[in-house]
Amino acid sequence: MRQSDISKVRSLDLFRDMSDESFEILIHGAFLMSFPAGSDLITEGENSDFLHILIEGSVELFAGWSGHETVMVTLQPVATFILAATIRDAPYLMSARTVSKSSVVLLPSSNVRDVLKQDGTFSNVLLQEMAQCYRAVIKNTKNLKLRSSVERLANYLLRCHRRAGNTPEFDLLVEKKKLASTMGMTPENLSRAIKALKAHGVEISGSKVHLTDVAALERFADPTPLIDQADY
Amino acid sequence: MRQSDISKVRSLDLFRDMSDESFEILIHGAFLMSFPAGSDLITEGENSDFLHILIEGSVELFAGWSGHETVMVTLQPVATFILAATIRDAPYLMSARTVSKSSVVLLPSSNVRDVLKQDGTFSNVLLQEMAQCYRAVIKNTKNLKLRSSVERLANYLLRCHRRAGNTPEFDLLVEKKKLASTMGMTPENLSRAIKALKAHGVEISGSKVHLTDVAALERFADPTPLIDQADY
DNA sequence: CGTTCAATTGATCAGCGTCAAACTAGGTGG
DNA sequence: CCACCTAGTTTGACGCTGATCAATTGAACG
Repeated sequence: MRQSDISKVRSLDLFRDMSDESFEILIHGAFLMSFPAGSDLITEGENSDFLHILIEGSVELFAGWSGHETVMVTLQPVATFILAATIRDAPYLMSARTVSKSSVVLLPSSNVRDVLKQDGTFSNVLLQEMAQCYRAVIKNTKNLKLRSSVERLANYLLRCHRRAGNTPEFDLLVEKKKLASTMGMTPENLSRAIKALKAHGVEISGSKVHLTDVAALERFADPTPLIDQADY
Repeated sequence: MRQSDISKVRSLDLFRDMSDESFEILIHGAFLMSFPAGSDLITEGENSDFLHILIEGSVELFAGWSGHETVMVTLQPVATFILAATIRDAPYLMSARTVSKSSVVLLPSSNVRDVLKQDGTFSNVLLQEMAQCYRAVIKNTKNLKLRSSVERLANYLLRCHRRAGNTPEFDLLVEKKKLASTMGMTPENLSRAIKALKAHGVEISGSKVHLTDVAALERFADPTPLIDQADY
């Protein structure tokens, strides 16, 4: 790894506060790799040799069973993935592939576990990260179990809206096929859900979203921070 | 808290390996409480004042939205709950109530956070715990998104079967209404799913389960450790 | 300009939820 | 100890949500 890349990693939230000594151990034998869109990074069931950190691009985590698969989440930089597998030295529960051209840092899992043994600060940083991931998955489960597909879409759009700075117009950053899978529906159904939301001030053509009546959409979607707010 | 109770807590996996000093901090101001069945312990959205540890009985975590609720998981001793909320000092994402008469230890959340700051070993223990919880939720999401309700039931029964020591006869330890909610279906649908599994060697009357053809059930259920194995 | 794949649309169907009613079991009080 | 009451469970009929299949349109890219 080049020195400039190492510095970049060093400055990430996860590693900023750790000692130089710990960081040395961590970074030894690490890679920075670039992948084109659609590259398989890991496959569920494999052993976790490396902790992955997405620096640039985007990566989707997905899982399969009995012939079909579902997108679990799509990550944007900066994000770790397979942290839990690394911590527990257990097989991956999800597969990962790049959605767009991406840069990923690979830290040997054993390095992570070595540093954990001797650096309580690092343990706490990862503990915070892990707890946040846990809460994200819980929110996702609530979303899946408590809402219909149209309601899920409505709330998803509101989240995008908010993340885009409350502008009424913004872009979908995932393709609809993937979006459908993420939200637990088929592409066809997503199309129909979009139509259904016209009645609540939603216009979508291509990846362009235009919310003509945010208040109406909110009335319909009934968002709650206990499901829809990322940092809560 | 009585000394005998304190010793009991001390001997739990989570606390066994920590220093006396750290444990002192942790246990100060802690409670051991008993609750009858059906007691509300916490409500989603509230702030996490106490880390809960289920010592005896059973507790269900559930969540609601827009008038309906769903059971997220049912805990058996010994289990922590609301660990993530405690760690992040954030509001509960789930509510909790006792399903049967239960004993629960309540550790002030601030104690937990204090000890984390100074005891790296404890951080690592909680990190392991947290990572395991995370993986459990991921498995649950895969179960929900990738399987039909009958398939979920089939795999659930196989898990019970295995946990009961591979005997062909065992008891359901949750009532069917709750079980249905946990698996993301209605009680009516669960009844029909049970019927559907007769063709695969499943007989259920009341809470008594009899698997007459485990091999057939496994052929149908197609279980995988990446969803169905607890410690994986 | 054609190829390819995503997105949409329509028709159909299966899974699952809803509603209502009958049945059962467990617990309570007489 | 029994009768009753309440709540869980089951069954049937029905309807809605969402999946599937097939065909078309649309858009991106070489």
